[in-house]
Amino acid sequence: MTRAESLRTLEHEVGVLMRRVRRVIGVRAQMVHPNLQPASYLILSSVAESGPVRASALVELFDTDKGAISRQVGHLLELGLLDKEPDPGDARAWLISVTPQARQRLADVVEQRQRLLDEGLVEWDDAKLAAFVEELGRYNEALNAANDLSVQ
Amino acid sequence: MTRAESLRTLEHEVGVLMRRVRRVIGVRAQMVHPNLQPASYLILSSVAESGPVRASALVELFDTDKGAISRQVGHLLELGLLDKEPDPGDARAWLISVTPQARQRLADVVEQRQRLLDEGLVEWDDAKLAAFVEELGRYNEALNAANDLSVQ
DNA sequence: CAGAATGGTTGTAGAAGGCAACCAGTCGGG
DNA sequence: CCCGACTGGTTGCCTTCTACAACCATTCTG
Repeated sequence: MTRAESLRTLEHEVGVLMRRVRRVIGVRAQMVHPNLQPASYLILSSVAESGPVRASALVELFDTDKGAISRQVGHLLELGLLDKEPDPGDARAWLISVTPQARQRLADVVEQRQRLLDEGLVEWDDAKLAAFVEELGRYNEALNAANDLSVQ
Repeated sequence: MTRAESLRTLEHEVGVLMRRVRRVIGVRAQMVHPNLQPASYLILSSVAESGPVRASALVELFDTDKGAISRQVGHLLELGLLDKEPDPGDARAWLISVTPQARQRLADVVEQRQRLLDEGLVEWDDAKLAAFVEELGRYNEALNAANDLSVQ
Protein backbone atom coordinates (compact mmCIF):
# COMPACT_ATOMS: atom_id res chain seq x y z
CA MET A 1 0.00 0.00 0.00
CA THR A 2 1.29 3.46 -0.82
CA ARG A 3 1.16 6.15 1.80
CA ALA A 4 -1.75 7.89 0.08
CA GLU A 5 -3.67 4.62 -0.03
CA SER A 6 -2.98 4.06 3.64
CA LEU A 7 -4.32 7.48 4.48
CA ARG A 8 -7.48 6.85 2.48
CA THR A 9 -8.03 3.45 4.05
CA LEU A 10 -7.45 5.05 7.41
CA GLU A 11 -10.34 7.39 6.75
CA HIS A 12 -12.62 4.58 5.85
CA GLU A 13 -11.68 2.48 8.86
CA VAL A 14 -12.25 5.43 11.12
CA GLY A 15 -15.69 5.94 9.60
CA VAL A 16 -16.70 2.36 10.20
CA LEU A 17 -15.19 2.49 13.66
CA MET A 18 -17.34 5.45 14.59
CA ARG A 19 -20.61 3.87 13.58
CA ARG A 20 -19.70 0.60 15.22
CA VAL A 21 -18.52 2.14 18.46
CA ARG A 22 -21.71 4.13 18.69
CA ARG A 23 -23.72 0.93 18.67
CA VAL A 24 -21.42 -0.94 21.04
CA ILE A 25 -21.52 1.90 23.52
CA GLY A 26 -25.28 2.00 23.23
CA VAL A 27 -25.59 -1.65 24.21
CA ARG A 28 -23.16 -1.21 27.05
CA ALA A 29 -24.95 1.83 28.38
CA GLN A 30 -28.19 -0.11 28.55
CA MET A 31 -26.49 -2.80 30.56
CA VAL A 32 -25.50 -0.25 33.18
CA HIS A 33 -28.96 1.32 33.32
CA PRO A 34 -31.90 0.85 30.96
CA ASN A 35 -32.34 4.60 30.49
CA LEU A 36 -28.69 5.51 30.24
CA GLN A 37 -27.87 7.40 27.05
CA PRO A 38 -24.80 6.30 25.07
CA ALA A 39 -22.88 9.55 25.28
CA SER A 40 -23.45 9.77 29.00
CA TYR A 41 -21.97 6.34 29.46
CA LEU A 42 -18.59 7.66 28.40
CA ILE A 43 -18.81 10.47 30.92
CA LEU A 44 -19.80 8.09 33.67
CA SER A 45 -16.98 5.74 32.86
CA SER A 46 -14.50 8.57 32.95
CA VAL A 47 -15.70 9.96 36.27
CA ALA A 48 -15.55 6.49 37.77
CA GLU A 49 -11.85 6.41 36.96
CA SER A 50 -10.79 9.95 37.67
CA GLY A 51 -12.51 10.31 41.01
CA PRO A 52 -14.34 13.58 41.81
CA VAL A 53 -13.88 16.06 38.98
CA ARG A 54 -15.26 19.39 37.90
CA ALA A 55 -17.44 19.61 34.83
CA SER A 56 -14.92 21.89 33.18
CA ALA A 57 -12.31 19.14 33.47
CA LEU A 58 -14.64 16.85 31.54
CA VAL A 59 -15.13 19.50 28.89
CA GLU A 60 -11.39 19.61 28.42
CA LEU A 61 -10.95 15.85 28.56
CA PHE A 62 -13.64 15.11 26.02
CA ASP A 63 -12.86 18.11 23.92
CA THR A 64 -16.51 18.96 23.52
CA ASP A 65 -19.10 21.62 24.26
CA LYS A 66 -19.73 22.56 27.90
CA GLY A 67 -23.47 22.65 27.26
CA ALA A 68 -23.35 19.04 26.18
CA ILE A 69 -21.43 18.03 29.31
CA SER A 70 -23.85 19.92 31.52
CA ARG A 71 -26.81 18.09 30.05
CA GLN A 72 -25.19 14.69 30.22
CA VAL A 73 -24.17 15.19 33.83
CA GLY A 74 -27.72 16.29 34.56
CA HIS A 75 -29.00 13.13 32.97
CA LEU A 76 -26.69 11.00 35.10
CA LEU A 77 -27.72 12.82 38.26
CA GLU A 78 -31.36 12.08 37.51
CA LEU A 79 -30.60 8.41 37.11
CA GLY A 80 -28.81 8.38 40.44
CA LEU A 81 -25.52 7.35 38.89
CA LEU A 82 -23.62 10.53 39.72
CA ASP A 83 -23.40 12.77 42.77
CA LYS A 84 -22.67 16.48 42.80
CA GLU A 85 -21.31 18.50 45.71
CA PRO A 86 -20.09 22.09 45.88
CA ASP A 87 -16.40 22.48 45.21
CA PRO A 88 -14.96 23.76 48.51
CA GLY A 89 -12.31 25.71 46.62
CA ASP A 90 -14.60 27.56 44.19
CA ALA A 91 -18.24 28.41 44.80
CA ARG A 92 -19.00 28.44 41.08
CA ALA A 93 -17.94 24.87 40.57
CA TRP A 94 -19.18 21.43 41.54
CA LEU A 95 -17.37 18.21 42.23
CA ILE A 96 -18.85 15.25 40.45
CA SER A 97 -18.41 11.65 41.53
CA VAL A 98 -20.05 8.28 40.88
CA THR A 99 -22.47 6.77 43.37
CA PRO A 100 -21.52 3.42 44.92
CA GLN A 101 -24.34 1.79 43.01
CA ALA A 102 -23.04 3.11 39.70
CA ARG A 103 -19.53 1.99 40.52
CA GLN A 104 -20.69 -1.56 41.06
CA ARG A 105 -22.82 -1.80 37.94
CA LEU A 106 -20.11 -0.21 35.88
CA ALA A 107 -17.48 -2.60 37.16
CA ASP A 108 -19.57 -5.60 36.15
CA VAL A 109 -20.27 -4.32 32.68
CA VAL A 110 -16.77 -3.09 31.97
CA GLU A 111 -15.32 -6.38 33.08
CA GLN A 112 -17.66 -8.40 30.90
CA ARG A 113 -17.32 -6.21 27.83
CA GLN A 114 -13.58 -5.96 28.09
CA ARG A 115 -13.34 -9.70 28.34
CA LEU A 116 -15.22 -9.99 25.05
CA LEU A 117 -13.04 -7.41 23.36
CA ASP A 118 -9.99 -9.05 24.81
CA GLU A 119 -11.00 -12.31 23.20
CA GLY A 120 -11.05 -10.61 19.84
CA LEU A 121 -7.56 -9.34 20.42
CA VAL A 122 -5.94 -12.45 21.88
CA GLU A 123 -3.26 -12.49 19.26
CA TRP A 124 -2.01 -9.13 20.50
CA ASP A 125 0.18 -9.49 23.54
CA ASP A 126 0.16 -6.81 26.23
CA ALA A 127 3.02 -4.83 24.76
CA LYS A 128 1.47 -4.76 21.31
CA LEU A 129 -1.87 -3.66 22.69
CA ALA A 130 -0.21 -0.87 24.68
CA ALA A 131 1.69 0.20 21.57
CA PHE A 132 -1.51 0.31 19.54
CA VAL A 133 -3.21 2.47 22.11
CA GLU A 134 -0.26 4.80 22.13
CA GLU A 135 -0.32 5.05 18.35
CA LEU A 136 -4.00 5.80 18.37
CA GLY A 137 -3.29 8.67 20.73
CA ARG A 138 -0.58 9.88 18.40
CA TYR A 139 -3.03 9.79 15.52
CA ASN A 140 -5.50 11.76 17.57
CA GLU A 141 -2.94 14.47 18.11
CA ALA A 142 -2.03 14.62 14.44
CA LEU A 143 -5.70 14.96 13.63
CA ASN A 144 -6.03 17.83 16.02
CA ALA A 145 -2.94 19.61 14.79
CA ALA A 146 -4.07 19.30 11.18
CA ASN A 147 -7.44 20.72 12.04
CA ASP A 148 -6.03 23.65 13.98
CA LEU A 149 -3.78 24.48 11.07
CA SER A 150 -6.55 24.57 8.54
CA VAL A 151 -9.04 26.35 10.77
CA GLN A 152 -6.55 28.70 12.39
CA MET B 1 0.52 -0.27 31.50
CA THR B 2 -1.37 -3.42 32.36
CA ARG B 3 -3.64 -4.96 29.79
CA ALA B 4 -6.74 -3.76 31.60
CA GLU B 5 -5.37 -0.24 31.71
CA SER B 6 -4.62 -0.38 28.01
CA LEU B 7 -8.16 -1.46 27.26
CA ARG B 8 -9.55 1.40 29.34
CA THR B 9 -7.28 3.95 27.72
CA LEU B 10 -8.27 2.54 24.37
CA GLU B 11 -11.87 3.35 25.14
CA HIS B 12 -11.03 6.86 26.07
CA GLU B 13 -8.90 7.47 22.99
CA VAL B 14 -11.65 6.14 20.79
CA GLY B 15 -14.11 8.51 22.41
CA VAL B 16 -11.91 11.51 21.77
CA LEU B 17 -11.23 10.28 18.27
CA MET B 18 -14.91 10.18 17.46
CA ARG B 19 -15.64 13.71 18.57
CA ARG B 20 -12.56 15.03 16.86
CA VAL B 21 -13.14 13.23 13.58
CA ARG B 22 -16.69 14.53 13.49
CA ARG B 23 -15.38 18.06 13.56
CA VAL B 24 -12.57 17.45 11.09
CA ILE B 25 -14.97 15.87 8.64
CA GLY B 26 -17.32 18.78 9.07
CA VAL B 27 -14.64 21.26 8.10
CA ARG B 28 -13.61 19.15 5.16
CA ALA B 29 -17.16 18.78 3.93
CA GLN B 30 -17.56 22.55 3.88
CA MET B 31 -14.45 22.86 1.78
CA VAL B 32 -15.98 20.62 -0.87
CA HIS B 33 -19.29 22.45 -0.85
CA PRO B 34 -20.59 25.02 1.65
CA ASN B 35 -23.83 23.12 2.18
CA LEU B 36 -22.37 19.64 2.28
CA GLN B 37 -23.27 17.75 5.45
CA PRO B 38 -20.49 15.88 7.26
CA ALA B 39 -21.95 12.41 7.00
CA SER B 40 -22.62 12.87 3.31
CA TYR B 41 -19.01 13.75 2.76
CA LEU B 42 -18.01 10.22 3.70
CA ILE B 43 -20.51 8.80 1.23
CA LEU B 44 -19.28 11.08 -1.50
CA SER B 45 -15.69 10.18 -0.85
CA SER B 46 -16.49 6.51 -1.00
CA VAL B 47 -18.45 6.73 -4.23
CA ALA B 48 -15.62 8.71 -5.79
CA GLU B 49 -13.30 5.78 -5.14
CA SER B 50 -15.56 2.83 -5.84
CA GLY B 51 -17.03 4.10 -9.09
CA PRO B 52 -20.75 3.62 -9.77
CA VAL B 53 -22.40 1.70 -6.95
CA ARG B 54 -25.86 0.83 -5.76
CA ALA B 55 -27.23 2.37 -2.60
CA SER B 56 -27.53 -1.05 -1.05
CA ALA B 57 -23.79 -1.52 -1.46
CA LEU B 58 -23.24 1.65 0.52
CA VAL B 59 -25.56 0.42 3.23
CA GLU B 60 -23.41 -2.66 3.56
CA LEU B 61 -20.12 -0.78 3.35
CA PHE B 62 -21.02 1.76 5.98
CA ASP B 63 -22.89 -0.71 8.12
CA THR B 64 -25.74 1.70 8.64
CA ASP B 65 -29.45 2.23 7.99
CA LYS B 66 -30.74 2.28 4.43
CA GLY B 67 -32.96 5.23 5.23
CA ALA B 68 -29.94 7.24 6.27
CA ILE B 69 -28.11 6.38 3.06
CA SER B 70 -31.14 7.27 0.98
CA ARG B 71 -31.35 10.71 2.55
CA GLN B 72 -27.66 11.40 2.26
CA VAL B 73 -27.58 10.38 -1.37
CA GLY B 74 -30.59 12.62 -1.95
CA HIS B 75 -28.74 15.47 -0.34
CA LEU B 76 -25.73 14.92 -2.59
CA LEU B 77 -27.92 14.76 -5.69
CA GLU B 78 -29.45 18.11 -4.81
CA LEU B 79 -26.03 19.65 -4.46
CA GLY B 80 -25.06 18.32 -7.88
CA LEU B 81 -22.25 16.24 -6.47
CA LEU B 82 -23.71 12.85 -7.36
CA ASP B 83 -25.48 11.44 -10.39
CA LYS B 84 -28.05 8.65 -10.42
CA GLU B 85 -28.97 6.43 -13.33
CA PRO B 86 -31.14 3.33 -13.52
CA ASP B 87 -29.28 0.09 -12.99
CA PRO B 88 -29.60 -1.76 -16.33
CA GLY B 89 -29.59 -5.08 -14.51
CA ASP B 90 -32.37 -4.35 -12.01
CA ALA B 91 -35.17 -1.85 -12.47
CA ARG B 92 -35.53 -1.35 -8.72
CA ALA B 93 -31.99 -0.16 -8.27
CA TRP B 94 -29.93 2.88 -9.22
CA LEU B 95 -26.30 3.34 -10.02
CA ILE B 96 -24.72 6.24 -8.22
CA SER B 97 -21.60 8.05 -9.36
CA VAL B 98 -19.82 11.34 -8.70
CA THR B 99 -20.14 14.26 -11.09
CA PRO B 100 -16.91 15.51 -12.71
CA GLN B 101 -17.23 18.72 -10.73
CA ALA B 102 -17.41 16.81 -7.44
CA ARG B 103 -14.44 14.69 -8.43
CA GLN B 104 -12.31 17.76 -8.95
CA ARG B 105 -13.28 19.54 -5.75
CA LEU B 106 -12.86 16.35 -3.78
CA ALA B 107 -9.41 15.73 -5.18
CA ASP B 108 -8.25 19.19 -4.13
CA VAL B 109 -9.60 18.89 -0.62
CA VAL B 110 -8.42 15.35 -0.02
CA GLU B 111 -4.96 16.25 -1.20
CA GLN B 112 -4.72 19.28 1.03
CA ARG B 113 -6.16 17.61 4.10
CA GLN B 114 -4.08 14.51 3.75
CA ARG B 115 -1.00 16.65 3.44
CA LEU B 116 -1.83 18.24 6.78
CA LEU B 117 -2.47 14.92 8.45
CA ASP B 118 0.66 13.57 6.86
CA GLU B 119 2.66 16.34 8.47
CA GLY B 120 1.38 15.32 11.86
CA LEU B 121 2.53 11.79 11.19
CA VAL B 122 5.92 12.45 9.63
CA GLU B 123 7.67 10.32 12.19
CA TRP B 124 5.76 7.30 10.97
CA ASP B 125 7.28 5.85 7.82
CA ASP B 126 5.09 4.24 5.19
CA ALA B 127 5.34 0.76 6.62
CA LYS B 128 4.43 1.89 10.10
CA LEU B 129 1.45 3.83 8.83
CA ALA B 130 0.23 0.84 6.85
CA ALA B 131 0.69 -1.36 9.93
CA PHE B 132 -1.33 1.04 12.04
CA VAL B 133 -4.16 1.10 9.55
CA GLU B 134 -4.17 -2.65 9.48
CA GLU B 135 -4.27 -2.84 13.27
CA LEU B 136 -7.14 -0.41 13.36
CA GLY B 137 -9.02 -2.70 11.02
CA ARG B 138 -8.25 -5.62 13.30
CA TYR B 139 -9.60 -3.68 16.23
CA ASN B 140 -12.72 -2.91 14.27
CA GLU B 141 -13.31 -6.59 13.72
CA ALA B 142 -12.74 -7.46 17.35
CA LEU B 143 -15.26 -4.80 18.27
CA ASN B 144 -17.80 -6.26 15.95
CA ALA B 145 -17.28 -9.81 17.09
CA ALA B 146 -17.61 -8.78 20.74
CA ASN B 147 -20.83 -6.98 19.99
CA ASP B 148 -22.35 -9.85 18.07
CA LEU B 149 -21.53 -12.20 20.92
CA SER B 150 -23.23 -10.10 23.55
CA VAL B 151 -26.24 -9.11 21.48
CA GLN B 152 -26.88 -12.43 19.76
C1' DC C 1 -13.46 48.25 43.00
C1' DA C 2 -14.53 47.78 38.00
C1' DG C 3 -13.99 44.88 34.18
C1' DA C 4 -12.43 40.57 32.33
C1' DA C 5 -12.38 35.81 32.69
C1' DT C 6 -14.21 31.31 34.37
C1' DG C 7 -17.77 27.61 35.75
C1' DG C 8 -22.26 26.18 34.67
C1' DT C 9 -27.08 26.27 32.91
C1' DT C 10 -30.41 26.75 29.47
C1' DG C 11 -32.68 27.62 24.82
C1' DT C 12 -32.53 26.83 20.09
C1' DA C 13 -31.33 24.78 15.91
C1' DG C 14 -29.34 21.30 12.81
C1' DA C 15 -27.19 16.82 11.92
C1' DA C 16 -27.66 12.04 12.23
C1' DG C 17 -29.36 7.35 12.87
C1' DG C 18 -32.92 3.68 14.10
C1' DC C 19 -37.35 1.95 13.17
C1' DA C 20 -41.37 1.07 10.65
C1' DA C 21 -44.53 1.53 6.89
C1' DC C 22 -44.73 1.66 2.29
C1' DC C 23 -44.17 1.09 -3.07
C1' DA C 24 -42.12 -1.11 -7.04
C1' DG C 25 -39.72 -4.66 -8.99
C1' DT C 26 -37.74 -9.57 -8.81
C1' DC C 27 -37.67 -14.42 -8.07
C1' DG C 28 -38.98 -19.20 -6.86
C1' DG C 29 -42.43 -22.92 -6.20
C1' DG C 30 -46.78 -24.69 -7.21
C1' DC D 1 -48.37 -18.28 -15.26
C1' DC D 2 -49.07 -16.32 -10.94
C1' DC D 3 -49.00 -15.75 -6.03
C1' DG D 4 -46.29 -14.91 -2.10
C1' DA D 5 -41.74 -13.92 -0.21
C1' DC D 6 -37.95 -11.04 -0.75
C1' DT D 7 -35.09 -7.01 -2.15
C1' DG D 8 -34.01 -2.00 -3.35
C1' DG D 9 -35.35 2.46 -2.10
C1' DT D 10 -38.14 6.30 -0.18
C1' DT D 11 -40.37 8.63 3.41
C1' DG D 12 -42.22 9.95 8.09
C1' DC D 13 -41.48 9.98 12.88
C1' DC D 14 -38.76 9.98 16.97
C1' DT D 15 -34.58 10.25 19.83
C1' DT D 16 -29.83 11.37 20.58
C1' DC D 17 -26.28 14.48 20.21
C1' DT D 18 -23.61 18.61 19.40
C1' DA D 19 -22.59 23.49 18.30
C1' DC D 20 -23.62 28.23 19.26
C1' DA D 21 -25.10 31.85 22.01
C1' DA D 22 -27.12 34.23 25.81
C1' DC D 23 -27.13 34.34 30.48
C1' DC D 24 -26.04 34.28 35.78
C1' DA D 25 -22.87 33.82 39.62
C1' DT D 26 -18.36 33.85 41.15
C1' DT D 27 -13.48 34.72 40.93
C1' DC D 28 -9.39 36.97 39.43
C1' DT D 29 -6.63 41.04 38.05
C1' DG D 30 -4.99 45.63 37.33
